[in-house]
Amino acid sequence: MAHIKINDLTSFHGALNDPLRLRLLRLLMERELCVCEMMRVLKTPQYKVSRHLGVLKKAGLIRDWREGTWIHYEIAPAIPGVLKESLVCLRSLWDQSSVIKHDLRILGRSSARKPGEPVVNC
Amino acid sequence: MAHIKINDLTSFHGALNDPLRLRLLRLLMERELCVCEMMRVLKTPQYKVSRHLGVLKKAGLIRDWREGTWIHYEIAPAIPGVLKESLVCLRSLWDQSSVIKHDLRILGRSSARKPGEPVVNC
DNA sequence: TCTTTATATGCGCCATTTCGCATATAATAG
DNA sequence: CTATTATATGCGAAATGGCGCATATAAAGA
Repeated sequence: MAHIKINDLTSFHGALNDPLRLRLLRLLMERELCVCEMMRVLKTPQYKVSRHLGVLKKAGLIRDWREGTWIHYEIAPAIPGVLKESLVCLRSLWDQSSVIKHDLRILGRSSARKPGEPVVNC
Repeated sequence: MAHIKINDLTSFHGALNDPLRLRLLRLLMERELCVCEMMRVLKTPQYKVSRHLGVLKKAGLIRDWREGTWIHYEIAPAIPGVLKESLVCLRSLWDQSSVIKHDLRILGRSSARKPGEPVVNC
């Protein structure tokens, strides 16, 4: 069980301190997504999505990998247990927000590409 | 069950986005405290403690009342259930930090004045 | 190689936040 | 009324953070 530094806590709470980042993280708690999908769901310019994903990544909350020209993001599998539990708890809080609810509805309508399936649209 | 606006979420996470505020809030999760006690425990100038308590108060997380020249602070009793649960969850996370652990040890050594008891020191 | 698609980032600008000092306020004691 | 104790706050400077544009990078396709 590793120590957590007060700076890690600050960067954690800092990462959650922006509406767009909150929404991005919440989407990623549903499933792995590529940047262009998040752009579409949140109707947000590419440079914003990339920038804010960068902050979440730097805080260690998400990780990414490349597949062709796409970059996929997902919740970092290696985050400590206490942190994961906190996120699950916070999810219940966030889900009371109508903006978050709306985002999830839009995400639900957008089709998930299954692994190996050819890239269709973006 | 009231809706929570995305702005409330932002102000919540914003309130937690500062090391000193985190430490203050954590102390108040132990027990009601007056400003001068928090100054002593956290070894922090008065204006900083007051300012940051003001932010926590504005976010609706704590409330205060006067007793003589002292101002007491405590966790707001009226905060919504989901929020309270989130705080309890986050407490486990924060408590892994050695800074927080240290603060709590110092607080434990400082004597709590019981209600009605005369004010002794500060 | 040239183009297109997907994503990241350097940079300057503006808004927000924090700091530290000084001062204001409020209650109490003398 | 004056002094003291406890706390809050106005203000300017410094630091931080997000925005938007433009551009860089990287892979794939023609």
